[in-house]
This record gives sequence, structure tokens and C-alpha cells, in this order.
Amino acid sequence: MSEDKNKLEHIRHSLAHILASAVLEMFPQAQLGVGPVIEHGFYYDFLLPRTLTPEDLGKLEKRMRALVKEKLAFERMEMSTGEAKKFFAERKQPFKIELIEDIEKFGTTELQRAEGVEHRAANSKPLALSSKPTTVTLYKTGKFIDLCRGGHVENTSEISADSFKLDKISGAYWRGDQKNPQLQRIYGLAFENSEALAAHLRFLEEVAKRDHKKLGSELELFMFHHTAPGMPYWLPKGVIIYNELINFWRHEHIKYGYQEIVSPLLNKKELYEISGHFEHYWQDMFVADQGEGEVEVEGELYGIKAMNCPNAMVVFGSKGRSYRELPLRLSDTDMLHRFELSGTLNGLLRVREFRQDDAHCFVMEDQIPQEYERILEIVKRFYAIFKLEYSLRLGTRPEIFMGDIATWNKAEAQLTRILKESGKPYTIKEGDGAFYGPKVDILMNDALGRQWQMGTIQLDFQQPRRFKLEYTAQDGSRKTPVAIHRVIYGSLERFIGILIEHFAGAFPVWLSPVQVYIGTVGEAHRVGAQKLGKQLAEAGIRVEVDDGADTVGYKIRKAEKQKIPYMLIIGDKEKSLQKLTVRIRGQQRQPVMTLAAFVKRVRKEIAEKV
RNA sequence: GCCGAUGUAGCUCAAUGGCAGAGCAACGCUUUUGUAAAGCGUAGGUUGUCGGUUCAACUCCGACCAUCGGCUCCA
Repeated sequence: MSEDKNKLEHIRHSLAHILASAVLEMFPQAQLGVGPVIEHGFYYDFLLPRTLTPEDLGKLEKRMRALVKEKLAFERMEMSTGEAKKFFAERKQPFKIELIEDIEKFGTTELQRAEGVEHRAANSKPLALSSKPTTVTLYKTGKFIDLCRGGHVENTSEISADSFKLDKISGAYWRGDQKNPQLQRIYGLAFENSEALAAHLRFLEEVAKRDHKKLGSELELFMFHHTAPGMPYWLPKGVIIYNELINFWRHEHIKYGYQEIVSPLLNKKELYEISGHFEHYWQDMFVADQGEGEVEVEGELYGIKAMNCPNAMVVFGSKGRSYRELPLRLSDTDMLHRFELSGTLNGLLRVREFRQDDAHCFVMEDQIPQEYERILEIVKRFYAIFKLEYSLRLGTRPEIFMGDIATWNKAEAQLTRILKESGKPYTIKEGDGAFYGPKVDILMNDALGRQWQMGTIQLDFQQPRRFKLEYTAQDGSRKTPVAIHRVIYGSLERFIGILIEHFAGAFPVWLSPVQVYIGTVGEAHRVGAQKLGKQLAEAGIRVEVDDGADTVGYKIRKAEKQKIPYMLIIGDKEKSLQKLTVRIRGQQRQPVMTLAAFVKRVRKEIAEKV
């Protein structure tokens, strides 16, 4: 870690202490949780006698500035764990006592991370320590003393009083567990100086301009209605992008030997009982409701599909299969519905209705590595087209799973080997696999830097067995295939959301809903503009002709705001020269070229997807 | 689902208990314009929904719905 970064972390960590100190002054009975450093600042969790208001934040911020200006030293203290527990018991800080007990037992208070591997809280194991710690450190700033491992500035004089800002309040469960009490979390932004803080605030303003929800409505790509929360309406321009992505996907997957199927959106619960989803997923599915209370159609319970795999299994099992057919790759893009919690919905990034660019590859066991390689090759090709950065993450056996541990271990070992051999860096998230098998996820960030799971490649030994799928092997024996579930985009909805933010709405030509805008100068140019529009449309280019009475400046403004890649203004000059003046998005220079040259250029860009 | 914030015309926002307004967009008329906003006019509202308080509610209170930021979850 560099000196500067270290210093910044110390500033942020120190400010968390100052915040806690200010909160304790305001609420002497406040119980303190934890207050770590985060990407652009810090937070601290509190159990308070009443709900904080935005006004409280202002007051706390003011008090923090005053404390910082008092030039308080951070004094290190050491106590035995017993003394420390007594100390915090006297001060009625049960959360701190819990942390000390963790230190005694595990040597750490951290639940999320151990040895570079992410753990789910419930899954984390005590560290095997040769010697358990018997003392803990505390830090004193002014009157405030907190349990802390350290990493502060020496004195608050090292912090500039205008380099931080209390940002927002939210709820957070103690130790990240829904069963625990919910604390109030105060987030703060903090930097070395006021300029860096101002720069970050400007950055956030820029980020807000890329927000796919804002651009989606400005560019008329999609919308929502309160009667369908989490279920997007795709508008004509958005459908163009949607279809371009699917067309490209179809075209590529035919080349890779995939066959597309379409299957029912509604199946009896029996199907999900076989697949295991009834037991593991039914509460997250929408079910068909006919009549009161019970959800049934003619006495049968139906579920709207939340995943395609059970029906892919049905198709595989619909006839006798031979080893010669394997790998058998069945793809589909049917609409899926998942009952996501209302508080988690977020524009296109988290919806209740979506399509996955799904496929299920049925393979023999020894074909797994090569099929995985083939899929990773598709991933690489797709993400390169969009110039998107992604990372891979292995998800291992969850707490609740199907099948036997030996099969799981074998599958996880296989995936680990494939990932290592791929050469692409990856992380591991323990317990994050699907209930039927381990998985490799493709992760990407949105404009705010939040990480989202996009594609996923999941290994499944369970469902083929449960559906009693088999193929005839070369030796005439019956064998169960292995299924690989995989999506490349992930969901089209989420992918388009990320794409909008990635391109800030300025899509490459092949995805642009309108590729060429034609605007007339005057009345005399209408016929020519219409003719030109027709010629471009016939060349397979999406074109919009605007021959209205508005000024040229206004027409250009309209097209610019729609982020259309090419603009052609047609006037006397173009008429007499028989050439086009081409205004290119994001460029100053306006080259003059013949219609043929322009068409060639645009068609090349569409074909090459640049 | 939990915590918090927000919800006024298609969009961006005014109006703090006393007649709901502006700019842009839309529509009409005039203008036919040379590379990011021509002029004038018209229309547009049960202020998210339902209930309560009040002589009077966009404004105060309650419930619900939706959206946003977190938490938990997750493609």
C-alpha cells in the first residue's frame, strides 16, 4: 500500500471515530456497531433511540468539524480482553463486547473475508490460530474511546475540516444478518483535502448523467408503469437494441452449434418438484392464481417460469439420445419472472421480468472441460465486441444443496482447473453456487461502480439425474449426461442497462436506434432529403428524415441530444455538389463525401460492430 | 421484505394552510432558416392513491402504492 493511500485510509478511519464521538454526544445511550473505511470514505453503524433525520446529519457534521479543529490526539491503549469487556459493559456497549468475544474465539472480528476468500457470514469458520489473542487495543480521541485495531492519524490536526461530508443514512443489519437488529448506518465521504472532495462530488454529477434510468427515458428506450413494478416496457427504439443483441447472439450461437427451442412459460408444480425448484425456489416464483386462496388452475398449481432449465431437461428427455448427439446445446430466450423483493428493484439492473440468453449444454462427463473452454471463448468474443471489462468468480457449494458432497467436490475441482488453465484471473465466493452445482459468474460494474452479475456458467449433475435423462453410450450402456447452464449477456435487461451506462447512451452504429439523421435546410430540399432517406433505408441503414420548418441549428440540437452517430444536413451546397457533408458524433471535422462512400462507411461500421 | 428519502402538466422544477405556476416538449399560426434552442398563441392538473384533521389541504396526520439510495438477497 502506498504512503498516500495509507494516509487517506487513516484520515477516513479517524473520521469514523470522530463521527462516533459526535453521535455519542448527541445520543449518550447510543450503542455502537462497527465503523470501517470504504471506497470513498467511511461509515459507522449505531443503534439509536430515534430515527436520524437529514438535519441531524448537518448537526453531526458541524460537531465533527469542531472536534477535528480541537487538534485531538489518537492515544493507543491496551487492555486484556476481560478488562475490555468490563470496560464496554460499564458503558452499555453490547456490540463491542460481541466483537471482543469474536477476537477471543477467532482472532478477528471480520466475517466477510479470510485469507483472500469471500465467505458468507453464516459459512465462515473460526480461524485455526496457534495462539489466541488475550489483549485488545483501544483508541482514545478526546473523551471518546473505541475498540480498534488501529490505523489513525496521530492527531486530528492532520485532517482538513472541509475535506469530508456526511453523505447519507441507511439501515444495515448488525453483522449483515437479517435476524439481527437493524442499525442506522451513517455514510461519510472523505478525502485528503476539500479539492479532492469537490472533485469527487463533480464525478458523481457526471456519473448521474450516465444513469441508464435517466438516459432510458431521454432516449425513449424503455419505461415503467406502476402496475408492473420491475417489469420494463420496451419502447420502439429500445426494441431495436434488444433485437440487435438477440440477432447477433443467434447468429453467433448457430456457428457454435447451438439449437434454439421455445418452451412453455407456465408449468404445473410437478415439473418444479422434479427439478428441485419447488423445494428451493417456489417462494421466489410467481404462480398462476385462479380463484380464492389456493393458486390453481382446474385443481392444479402452476408456476410461471423463473428459469429455463427444467423445460430444457424435458426436451432432452423427449426422445432416445445417443452419445453421438453430445454435446447437445439447446438455447432459448424465453421470458422469465422472478419475485424479487420490492426494495431490491433497480431500473433495468434488477427486474422481475427478463429474458436470459440462455442455453443448456448436455455433455458427457469427459467433455466438460472442452465445453467450458468453448463457452469461455464465446464470452471473450462477446465482451470484446462491446469493449466491456469483466471479471470471473467461482461460486462453490451453498449451505443448502442437492446431491452428494463427493460429486460437488469433483465438480468444483474441475471448474478450478478450467479457470486456472484459462489464464484469466478469478475470485472465489464460497457458498455462492446454485443448489444443483457450482458456477462461474461474469461480473461487471455499473456507472456508480456497483458490481453486477452478468453471465454465468453453471455445472449441474443433479437435474439430469432427477429428470432421469440418459443417452446410449458407445458401448451400449445407458449414461446420465451432465448439464451446463450458461448465459453470456446474463439478462438482456441488465446487459442493456450496463451498455447504456458504458456508452453513456452513445451506442456504436450497429446498436444505434437511429443511425443517420437527415435534416433539410429549406423547403427546396425536401424532395432530395426524402429520396436520400429512401436510398439509405434500402441500403439497410436506420435513418430518420426531418424536413420540418425548424432552423438548422434546432434540428442539429435535436439529433445531438438523441446521440445519433451520423447527421446529414441537406441544402443548396449538397444539391449542387452532389455530395454529402457528414457530421459525425463527437467529431469537429465534417468530411464531404459521395453517397456511395458514405453508405460504404456506415455499412462497414455496422458489419464490423465498431 | 427492512431502514431512509422522494412523488406537482409528457420532461425539469416553482408554489408552506387561503384562486396550482414557469421553461422545455405537444398542438396551431407565422418563419424556410447552413451545423447545439426562430416568434406569437393554444391546450395540458382529482398535486401517486385512499382516508383523516380544518371554514379551507399540494402544504398537517395516517395507511397504501411506486421510484431512488442502502441492508438482506440476486441474472
